[in-house]
Amino acid sequence: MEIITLPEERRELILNQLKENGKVLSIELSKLLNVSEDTIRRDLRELADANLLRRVHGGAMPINTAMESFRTRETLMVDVKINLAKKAVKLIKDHQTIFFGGGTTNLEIIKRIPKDFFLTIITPSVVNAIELANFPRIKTILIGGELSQKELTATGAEAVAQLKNFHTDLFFMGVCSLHHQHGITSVEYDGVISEKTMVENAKATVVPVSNHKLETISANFIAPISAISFLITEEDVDQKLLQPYFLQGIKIV
Amino acid sequence: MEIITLPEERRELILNQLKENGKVLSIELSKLLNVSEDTIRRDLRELADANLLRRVHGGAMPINTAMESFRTRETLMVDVKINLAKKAVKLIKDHQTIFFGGGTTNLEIIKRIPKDFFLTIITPSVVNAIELANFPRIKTILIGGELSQKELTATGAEAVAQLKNFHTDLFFMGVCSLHHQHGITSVEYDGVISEKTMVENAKATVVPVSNHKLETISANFIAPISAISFLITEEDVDQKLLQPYFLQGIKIV
DNA sequence: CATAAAAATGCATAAACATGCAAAAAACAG
DNA sequence: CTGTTTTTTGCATGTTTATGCATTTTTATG
Repeated sequence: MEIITLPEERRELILNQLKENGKVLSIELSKLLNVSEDTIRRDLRELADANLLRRVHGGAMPINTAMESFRTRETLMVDVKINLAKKAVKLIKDHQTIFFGGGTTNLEIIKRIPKDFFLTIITPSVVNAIELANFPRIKTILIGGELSQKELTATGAEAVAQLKNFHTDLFFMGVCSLHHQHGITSVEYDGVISEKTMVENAKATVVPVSNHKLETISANFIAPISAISFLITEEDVDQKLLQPYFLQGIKIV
Repeated sequence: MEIITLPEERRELILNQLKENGKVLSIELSKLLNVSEDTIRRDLRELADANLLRRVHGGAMPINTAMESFRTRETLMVDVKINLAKKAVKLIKDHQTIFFGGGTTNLEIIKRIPKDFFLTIITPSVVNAIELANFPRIKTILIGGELSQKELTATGAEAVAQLKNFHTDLFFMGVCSLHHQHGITSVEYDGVISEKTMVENAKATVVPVSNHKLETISANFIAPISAISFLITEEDVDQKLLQPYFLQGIKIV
């Protein structure tokens, strides 16, 4: 652990931990930051007074802002998504240009981008955009269009037209179903054409997928399995299910 | 260590250190620059007064990032803004098409739109967009472009090009300075051209303005006073100041 | 209700800070 | 160049802040 000298720095790190993990424990922070639990508790008290977190017995939890409520709309699976995000973020290299689709997993990935990376990120998701505003070294291109109220993402012909102007190194696809025969499919109709466009215009497509989305099919076709470059899965995934993907040359993380 | 002779030179070096390391410690700077900690502290105080860094116990840290600064602005003058918003929202009629610029006052207006109105709203502000997602009867068109980290708004040529596609009934302008001679001006350079475009393409422009912004001038010209259709002011505004606006046929609320 | 963990409170200590002052350095006027 | 003024700097002083420890109170949980 890097040595923290400034109290303020420590408090910021607590907020980062909170953002990344969705919760913090006093005792763990104490060990992580090499200070007593009393100090941590005092920090938490201050941060709570400043309305930056919510104190709970044992640690602290995030405040429910409009945005956070979007994120925790499905509090289910949040741990899984965080783990997928931690793996996915490692595929990002400095100075790349990247598409980010919508979805909560992508938001978790963005939160974990190293603060010192210079990147250009193109996204139709307003939630992603707000998060990206915290990265001074990232240039964000917001894609416009008709707003999907459910996904908080720009959609429609206008969005597609704008996306076509960009060619990127990576595309992080939002949530979707995967099937070794029927390919990548999505529940949402809005945005499918946008996702197609991003697949076409990115050198590599990354798909983070939780176990229960593997080998399922949804209504709207996006792309064949072969379009995937990297598949991010959970640790305990059934290896047999992954065989067909592996055979098509997809890198599995 | 290179020998520093000019105090100003030393301050610049402090800022460089801050940029490089993300923090500076008084005691380390003292050793590095061969001056007493008192001198360093005086430097830090000056730099903080000039809004170039944030003093913390033990040293200094960079100024807050985007969302935080937006949040702190959100809490500034909140009562005034809410009152302006309450008046402004009455100008909205059912089934209109409306431009909304950035700024916290516009966010307050949006929150107060009657839930049963059918509207089409075009905005380059991601914060507005998120709020608008709560209105099932409002169709939101998000304007894309390069994201201004400070304003959380799409800017640049792309944003302007998209705005030109729309002609609306109303335009709610974001925060700006007003002067009866020098017209509407803004501190931010980003977004000025967007605002010009919206003024041109809206049948009516609404400007909510707090007392302390009346009869002030900022760097970037947006439009002459005559472009305003409705001026929303506080209750206790000096009526004499409003004379020139009134004489130009602007409706004052 | 009993027990253990977590939190609050009071206190002591050391570091960081503000303030006033005087010496040194720099800028300036004649 | 000389004397004056202003700025900069370091030091001594008292004050505030940060932190850990001991003690008491509260909370969680079986």
